[in-house]
Amino acid sequence: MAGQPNKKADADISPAGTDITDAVDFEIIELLFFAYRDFTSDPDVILEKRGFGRAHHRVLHFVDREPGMTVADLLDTLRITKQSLARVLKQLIDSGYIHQVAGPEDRRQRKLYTTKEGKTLARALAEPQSRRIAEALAKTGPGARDTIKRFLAGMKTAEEN
Amino acid sequence: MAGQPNKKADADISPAGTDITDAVDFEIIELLFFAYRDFTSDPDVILEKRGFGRAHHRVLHFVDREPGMTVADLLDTLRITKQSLARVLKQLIDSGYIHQVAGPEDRRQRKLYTTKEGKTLARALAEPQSRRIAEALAKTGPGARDTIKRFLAGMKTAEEN
DNA sequence: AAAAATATGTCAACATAACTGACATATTGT
DNA sequence: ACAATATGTCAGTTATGTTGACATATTTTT
Repeated sequence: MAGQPNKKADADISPAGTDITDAVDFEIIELLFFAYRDFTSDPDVILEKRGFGRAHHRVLHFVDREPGMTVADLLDTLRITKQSLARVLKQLIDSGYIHQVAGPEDRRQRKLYTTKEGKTLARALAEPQSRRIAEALAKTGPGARDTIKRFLAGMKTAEEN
Repeated sequence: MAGQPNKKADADISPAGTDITDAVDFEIIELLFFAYRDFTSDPDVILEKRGFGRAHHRVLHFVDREPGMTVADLLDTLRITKQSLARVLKQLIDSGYIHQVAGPEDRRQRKLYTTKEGKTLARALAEPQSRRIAEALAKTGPGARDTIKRFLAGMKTAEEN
């Protein structure tokens, strides 16, 4: 567990011109794993009470964040298949957390909105995650938020469009 | 420093003493989702060729990083059940990527090590992830790495021990 | 108007990776 | 001897993803 610039050092020391661009960043890879593991486990207690899983959480979150988004939008955001989405979306609709409205211009579309209950649940799920983030940012120091935002945005694969 | 106190501002503006500690950080929550979604998809191509999944990747990664760790250590790290681990671990052992050695002091233990092939695979899987991190850090600016490290460490639930 | 394309929904079968519960074996500690 | 521990394994279940095929309504193109 002792902090170490060992990996970089190893690469520099490597005999002759063996490997120069070596130095794999295992440290951040691992920190990301732990951070995300614990971050996603926060809402599990609340979800379980309602018989939902993380898939439901993700759908509810994005519909809540972008009211009126279509099924196609959601598929593109979550990167799952229509059939995978259908199951959890149907459950959320049947449970009264999300409702659909036919698109005003294109009536083939189903625009998605959270109901009042949906908004409440989305908020409740986000709360412990938000608290965790706030605490981590506070411990990191002032100005951290902007750096984190830029880093995380940079980790996302750029969209082609 | 000059981030955006928008959400905080909204909360401050809220009528009467409605919500003060409100301000849920949807923005970072979402950025984390996209960052992790794309980060974990990097090694998928390599894994698929060998008939492995992300579960195998995680096991291989940690055994490679901490040679000699026991099954119990691994269970604690991954936060999955013994039966879940057994399946993927067995496959990695049978495929010759990981080997076991009875503990020298406590012979009930199975100390885990990556084989030569295991090390090679672990490195190959980490490489695209490491590259993504390096690019994101470069875009974020100098000094970002330390801030990111501290933030991610702060996101992890503290261990009791 | 007819044909093609698009957005969504749905059926069926299957894969992966998690879960619970129970029990077996070898080894260590009391 | 007995209890506790570390690991392995059997059997069944659940959550969430997959592919492929096809139906329906609607919009766009020809």
